[in-house]
Amino acid sequence: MEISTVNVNGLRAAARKGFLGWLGATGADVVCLQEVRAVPEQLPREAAAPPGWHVVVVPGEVKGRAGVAVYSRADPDGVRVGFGAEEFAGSGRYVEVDLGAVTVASLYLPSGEVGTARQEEKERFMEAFLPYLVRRRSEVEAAGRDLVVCGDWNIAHREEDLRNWRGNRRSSGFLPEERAWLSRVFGEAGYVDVVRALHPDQAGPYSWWSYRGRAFDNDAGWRIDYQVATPGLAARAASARVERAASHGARWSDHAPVTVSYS
Amino acid sequence: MEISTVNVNGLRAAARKGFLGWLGATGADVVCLQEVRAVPEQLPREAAAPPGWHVVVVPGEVKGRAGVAVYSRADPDGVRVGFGAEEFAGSGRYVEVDLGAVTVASLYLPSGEVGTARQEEKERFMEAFLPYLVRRRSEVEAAGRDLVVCGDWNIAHREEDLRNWRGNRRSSGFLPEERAWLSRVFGEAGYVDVVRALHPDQAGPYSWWSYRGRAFDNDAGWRIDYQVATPGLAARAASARVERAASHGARWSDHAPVTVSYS
DNA sequence: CTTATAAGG
DNA sequence: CCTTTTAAG
Repeated sequence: MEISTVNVNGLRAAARKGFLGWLGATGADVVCLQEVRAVPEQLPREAAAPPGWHVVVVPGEVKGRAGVAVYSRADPDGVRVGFGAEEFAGSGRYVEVDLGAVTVASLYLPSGEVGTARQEEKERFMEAFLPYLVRRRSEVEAAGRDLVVCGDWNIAHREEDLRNWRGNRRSSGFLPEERAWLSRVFGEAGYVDVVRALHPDQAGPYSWWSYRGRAFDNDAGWRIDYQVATPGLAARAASARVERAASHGARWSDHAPVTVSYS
Repeated sequence: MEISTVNVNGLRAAARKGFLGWLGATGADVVCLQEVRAVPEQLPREAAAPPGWHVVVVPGEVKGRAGVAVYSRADPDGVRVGFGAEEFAGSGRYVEVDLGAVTVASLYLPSGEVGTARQEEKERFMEAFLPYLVRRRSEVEAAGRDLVVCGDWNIAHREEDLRNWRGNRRSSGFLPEERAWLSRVFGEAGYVDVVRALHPDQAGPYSWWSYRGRAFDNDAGWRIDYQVATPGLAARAASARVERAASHGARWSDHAPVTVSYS
């Protein structure tokens, strides 16, 4: 089973610019999207109901913001929206889809800005989400199942995860408390950073490059999109890649798809 | 002397899309613009100070709205902003530039919408502008000079001036009272519709096509951009054309330049 | 720099 | 259907 995750930065714009071509060509069985930024009715038919795919779209309540989705070739056995936190119930930031013995989640963790209310919102999300992850792992493992939380976590974990880590030590997305929080996800919560586990020593592979300046051409990126799996599924990860080439020429998002093959 | 007038529908967007190429290639001596929708500081240098041109930009007070400009190869002898009406003093809708014995004005008459305050504003503008035109013709002719008011008048005069005149008899831009007002400009005020005078029998030539549907491809346009001249200058008009081809391929505005050669 | 938005056209 | 704006990212 192959799973891809990509923040499309507006599915309507991405669909116009090349996402649909990528979707048509991908060999993935499941595709998680973040920042759909549309309700299903606003999407072109080829994005809302592409032939051969089952589509779950969870828009945010605020028009044109957030929104997650899961495209799967198989018909989901179950779908759950949100993770129980009242504040984020309608925010379009989390959905779980059951596909056989694996639950695939699409997560769009809030992006923050130091010194602003948006950073506080990001922290509240993190605070509520970690205990959920802990509880959820117990549940899925007790049921003999696996969980992979795919998405834009908006945090680079280690120095290898962003090109300019020195210059970003006070930037939201690489703050010590954010990195420590991710360490708890990969530590006490018991999840595995699948791409890093397969590529322990490499810089990146980055999954996001700012549209400003020449960040993409210089590969001055951040690895903030993850597949975060329970250990049983993580052990089945055979290969992983960031589809940076999907962004070459006709770049259709500031993120690139993060794709993992599970045996 | 050749004069062009064109509503650029946002000079920043037009500059990105091909206006600068057109400006570099034109043989015109004077170019009047409407809907600049920017203050000079927001313009790229090639638009704010193109080599070989003197530029007068009159932005509107409301950010991103209206704004007229006159580009001339000769250095203007004088510049006057507005036409004396208090209400429209800072609206970025009228400027006169003296160039030798000819005064060239760039006009952006408000666009209206039937049944709304915007239609009332358009009517107030028309009511104040006609007496100004009458007085101004006396002044310039007494001084042995000429005046041509170039711009987007937002009114089609006669049935020949828009493709779908039957369907637009209740639309702002072709209302009986608007058409009658233009008849007064060309009648009692003593001005000449230069393009119509040179092409008395032809449909159009249209100068504006909606971006909606296939209006441009079907030439379903309106002739709402005029060169309205005092009779002395009008008599010197040798040829006129709408540069519809300037919009082919890389269309950089929903209007096309209206260009007249004066001997 | 790009995506949304809203109002204007 | 395009421009602008403002907010968000």
